[in-house]
Amino acid sequence: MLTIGELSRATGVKIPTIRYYEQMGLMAAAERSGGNQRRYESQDRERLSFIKHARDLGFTIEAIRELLELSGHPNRPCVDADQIAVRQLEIVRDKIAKLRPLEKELERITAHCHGDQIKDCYVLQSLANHDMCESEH
Amino acid sequence: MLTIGELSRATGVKIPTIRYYEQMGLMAAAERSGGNQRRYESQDRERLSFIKHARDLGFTIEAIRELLELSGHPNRPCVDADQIAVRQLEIVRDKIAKLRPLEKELERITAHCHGDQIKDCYVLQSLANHDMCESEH
DNA sequence: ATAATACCTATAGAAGCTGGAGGAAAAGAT
DNA sequence: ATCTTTTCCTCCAGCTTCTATAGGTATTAT
Ligand SMILES: [Zn+2]
Ligand SMILES: [Zn+2]
Ligand SMILES: [Zn+2]
Ligand SMILES: [Zn+2]
Repeated sequence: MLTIGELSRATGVKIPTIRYYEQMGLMAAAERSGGNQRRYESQDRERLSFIKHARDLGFTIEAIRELLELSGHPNRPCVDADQIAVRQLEIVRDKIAKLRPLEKELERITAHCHGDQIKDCYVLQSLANHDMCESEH
Repeated sequence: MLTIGELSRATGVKIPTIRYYEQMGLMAAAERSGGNQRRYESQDRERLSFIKHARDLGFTIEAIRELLELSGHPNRPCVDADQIAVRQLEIVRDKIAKLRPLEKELERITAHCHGDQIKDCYVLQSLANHDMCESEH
């Protein structure tokens, strides 16, 4: 039996976050000690580790909820789980694809200013004028 | 004189967002018509375009507030503005650097599952086991 | 004059936590 | 057994940047 603090140290998930996951229904309501404190078992630790790992990979709470639901049906086909992962890969690729043009524009903007007076600042002029940009964004 | 709807169409910023920027102090409180409706002039449109462009490049409201403040002092050196842009470039690069390992892991995870039963699903096993990952994240 | 459109304020919700207040329980020291 | 410290409890507010109602008023077009 683990206290919430021990579970927190074991998984790297902060205590208020564990309570939040319980409130969101990702973690079942924990058993309680006589004095109303949460007590966990190793299955809880595994479930929370799964959640943390999925969160670290950027899955939303909703996606994780579905993945956990699917885990409970060992004999069903896994296409739904696979599809959620594919979708997450697309989301990550999409974020990168949106950040790269920003990186390019910011490189241009920061590289061109000679650090003179505000009224001649290339940074401020670029922000005022999207026409100076090389890409849409 | 522009109504808030016209300003919205001219800049691509939604009406509630314009009101929100006023509340946050990014836009000055607009003049009002006899019937208490906001009226804008072309300087307001330029300021809002600046804000939108900076937001599109990922600058935070706080950073934009500072950039706008600096714009008001044409004869001062622009190093502070330049520094804010450099910082933003770092933030964008940092985000990309954090997303790339996620992309790699998700590529591996999605490529390896044969779509059989849940109990053998490589996606779910990978999420349960960070040891299967090739990178930290 | 009437109808349609655009505007107003105030408030809540989204996503995923994080931190604080005020108080109770558990654990270690004496 | 008592004292002190640490850990835990619940409830609630705040972060960030909007976005979307709801209920009501102003402006414009016919
Ligand atoms: Zn400059
Ligand atoms: Zn641009
Ligand atoms: Zn699978
Ligand atoms: Zn991993």
